[in-house]
Amino acid sequence: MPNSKKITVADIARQAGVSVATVSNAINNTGRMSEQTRERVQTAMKELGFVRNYSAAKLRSGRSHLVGVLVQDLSNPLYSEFASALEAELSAHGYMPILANIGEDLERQDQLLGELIGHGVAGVVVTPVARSVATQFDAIVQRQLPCITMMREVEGLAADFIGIDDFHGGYLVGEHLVQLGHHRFAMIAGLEGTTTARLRGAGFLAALSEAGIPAEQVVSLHSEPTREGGELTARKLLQQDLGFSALFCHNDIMAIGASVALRDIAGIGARKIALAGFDNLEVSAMWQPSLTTVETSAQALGKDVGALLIARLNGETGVPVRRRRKPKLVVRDSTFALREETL
Amino acid sequence: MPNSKKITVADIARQAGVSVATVSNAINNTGRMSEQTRERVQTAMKELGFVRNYSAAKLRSGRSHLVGVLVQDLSNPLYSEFASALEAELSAHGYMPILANIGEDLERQDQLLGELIGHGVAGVVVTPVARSVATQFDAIVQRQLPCITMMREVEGLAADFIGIDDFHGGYLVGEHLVQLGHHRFAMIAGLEGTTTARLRGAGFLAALSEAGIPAEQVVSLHSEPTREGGELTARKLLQQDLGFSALFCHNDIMAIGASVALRDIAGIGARKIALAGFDNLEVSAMWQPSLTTVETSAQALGKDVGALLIARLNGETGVPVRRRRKPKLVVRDSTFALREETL
DNA sequence: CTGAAAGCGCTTACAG
DNA sequence: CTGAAAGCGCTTACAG
Repeated sequence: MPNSKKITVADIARQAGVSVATVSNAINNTGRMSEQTRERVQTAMKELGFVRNYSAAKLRSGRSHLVGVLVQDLSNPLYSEFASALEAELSAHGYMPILANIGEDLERQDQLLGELIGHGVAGVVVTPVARSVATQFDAIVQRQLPCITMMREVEGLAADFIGIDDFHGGYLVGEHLVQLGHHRFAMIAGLEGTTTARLRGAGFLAALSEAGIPAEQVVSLHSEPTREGGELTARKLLQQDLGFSALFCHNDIMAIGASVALRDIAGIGARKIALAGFDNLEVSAMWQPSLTTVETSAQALGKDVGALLIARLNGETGVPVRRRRKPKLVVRDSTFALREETL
Repeated sequence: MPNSKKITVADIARQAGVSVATVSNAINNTGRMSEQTRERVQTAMKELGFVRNYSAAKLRSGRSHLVGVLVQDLSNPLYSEFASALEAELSAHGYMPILANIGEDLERQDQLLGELIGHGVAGVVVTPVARSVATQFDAIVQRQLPCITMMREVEGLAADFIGIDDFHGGYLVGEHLVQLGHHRFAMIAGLEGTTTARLRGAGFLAALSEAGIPAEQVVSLHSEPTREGGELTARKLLQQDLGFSALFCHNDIMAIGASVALRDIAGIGARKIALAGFDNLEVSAMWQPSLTTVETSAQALGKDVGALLIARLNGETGVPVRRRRKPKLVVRDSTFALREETL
């Protein structure tokens, strides 16, 4: 049983019969050192139950093994799957994430970024809140901390960005629904002021426009990107009897919410309105009816972001990355050809 | 625009015309200080863009604003909802979580606990991995770090525990199914060696036993507590044509997996087998058929655990808490009375 | 409140 | 490799 007194590098040095410099080198794999010496140090650390003090190391060296991860809302499966994959990637390289939900609060984002700097994180991953501006990241940029923005792009910000080709994804949905014969559409868009909402909506409308359906003919409402938001907004749309036969939702949890509204209000006729989402959550494949959607792959995003961050932490410089993965349409039961009698 | 040089308390002291001791006191709200002085310091911090260095503070004071949170798997909604609620609670009191997935790896748990100590966390929240033993927490206990175990209990560990009355939950499900007239049962239990799996199973069997159905007559298989595990194990059970009319799954994601297997194999007869889960995830209410389950309330657990941890961090000592929230049964469409023709 | 100084536990030159 | 020492940026006594 290790002694409960605090064990320092000096104790290890004494026990192993080496200098503290050597102990430090052994811990950090720096400098050359005989295998034998390294082992003596390792043994001493085990025997005494040494736990390295990252705070002290950080203070002196400036290097940190912590990374800040700010997501919009961890209870959205998209973000928890993302965070999970990212954590695995970081963990494999000796980093741990400090994680927090930003919500949709600009001030909280400022405050959290400050806290992360205070904790001395080596880098930052963030899903920027709607209406973020580049200056909010000044403190990060000045300190030259690796910073990866995810999903939502911040204009003018000199940071890496990894996301989805939202426009293309929206376009695929529009194209698909048009091909199925639909010509009256509704859209539940995401939060105003986010690039994701703007681009998905624009892509969707572009596809319709190519088919001769002008944007003005598409009923469109913004909504919180939550299940409740989707359900509530779908109810509003349905109550107005607007005669649309196809509904595009900004993401899957909103679509799932909308689907509940469709069931309730349209009853057995729920299948009369074609429904598509965005993200392809795990649950979307199993939903009844299984949901047509666009593959975002939070897992793949997490791996991508993790790999890029690790590269940056290893000193890989270069111009900021701006990468939008091309998404694929996943066609399932929730979309179907228009039959005239459904109108 | 703040200067990019690093700003220290000494700089603030100079700017505000006070001593560094006063700056420190202002930051930490310690000692008495005129409101005027406090404001002068605050102003100076704003002007110079001061960001406090938690590493230095931790090194000197031993106090930390980080908390370690180890969950089994963040991509399980139970844990992401828990983590989300816990984060909100911690954040409101100036703490941030370092978060990691343990998975089901005993060694990784050891390693992660060590890392957290190294990072100087003020306390720890952990969902212990199956087969955890108390000695694995020695390093935590010796350092007298507040430690809250969640969901799964570790025998002989002098740490707080907050979970569910798993036995009672399992019992409620058994009782409910018996009342519906079922007499042939199957169970997909959770991971072997966890208290949750053992207690939920025992409670379920106890209820059946009271109705005169001995445990030997209940087909029971263990499974990974994942959606895939649930689906796979349900397939195994269904292929054997064991004639059960009711299936109890260790948790909702397993039940959802099982539900998919029921749809596939039993086809339109999926409703012939009553299905119950445990946790009441958000998705369970919306599932088709909506899932009968036991209310775990990850959110409430997160709030509970957060509040207890904050209390401990504020120095509230006393014997370890051992709290099991009494869960409620949520009856929905997936369970129904046995009709003899379904056999 | 001030002011000067010690010290938390590391890492990092630096001379040998 | 060793050994002795400085210093990262705080907090904390301590004398005034």
